[in-house]
Amino acid sequence: MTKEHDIFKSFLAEKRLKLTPQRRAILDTVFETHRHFDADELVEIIRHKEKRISRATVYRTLDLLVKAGLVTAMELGEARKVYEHVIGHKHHDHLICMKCGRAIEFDDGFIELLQQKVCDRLNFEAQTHSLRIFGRCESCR
Amino acid sequence: MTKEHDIFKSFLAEKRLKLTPQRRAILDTVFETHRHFDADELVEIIRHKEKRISRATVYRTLDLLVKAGLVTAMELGEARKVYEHVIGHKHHDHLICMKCGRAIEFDDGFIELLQQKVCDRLNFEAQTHSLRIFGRCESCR
DNA sequence: CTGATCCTTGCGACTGAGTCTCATTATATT
DNA sequence: AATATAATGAGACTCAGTCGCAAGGATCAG
Repeated sequence: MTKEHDIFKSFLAEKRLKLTPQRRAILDTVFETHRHFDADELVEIIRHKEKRISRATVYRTLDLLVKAGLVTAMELGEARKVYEHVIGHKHHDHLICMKCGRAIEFDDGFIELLQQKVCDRLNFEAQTHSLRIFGRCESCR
Repeated sequence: MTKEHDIFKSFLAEKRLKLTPQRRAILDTVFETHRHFDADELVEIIRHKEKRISRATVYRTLDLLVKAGLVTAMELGEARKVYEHVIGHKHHDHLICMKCGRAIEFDDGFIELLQQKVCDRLNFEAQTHSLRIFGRCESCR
């Protein structure tokens, strides 16, 4: 049993929700996929594997996974929300190329620290943040 | 003639576009409004003032104003994009309260500087950025 | 075992922000 | 003033995401 299974199971138990085959399939697929994906891509992946699944269930379960802290949701500039799993992927922010659409991950502890200082100064309790820098990537500039 | 009129006029002239009464009304209203607003709010404000205007024209003109650098568009967590005019409003980022929805503006030159350093390091040409910190504001925590 | 309760699913209808089409009208240019 | 080109409004359309609901499980009490 993987770590993410344990976490999801306790999360569900705590809320008196059930671990169904659909939810397990979604969890597994999310953790097998090591890149950004959107909800409908996830539907397609699961359908091509084996199982029938409805879009509604995928959307509902992604919400649960976000609430459980196993998945993060982002808007990378396109219309659709994209998701990625959290375990094994440290927090990061994005440089987004407005020409080719590429999203480059970066992580800067100092920026995070300064963000925390801003919050302290304004008596704001930070929970999450999203920092996106839009521009031109190396190959498009 | 205000500064924003001049800028918008030259922007339009350069692109061989025309300054119509509708565009003027939108520009004026945007610069009279000293808070965030969304496209449909803007439609309502203009309609309650005097003029007939269509949603399509407002959406189209807001895009132009953004391209002209007179207006910025943001997603503050809700479904709708919100806008604000730029002149007289320095760049800032937001703390967004997930309980009451309030958006608190802040500005930290040091964070901006570090962002620039990240971009330099990765050979990325930054054009704009969006930093949003989600959590609980002073009165909701 | 039986029934009551409650959660989940899939389907398709629905929502709502934003975009597009197109016939008509207005602006800028010569 | 004539011409060329752009803009407008109305409503149809798109598309991601949500919702309602009937049917299908689990789970628990007795």
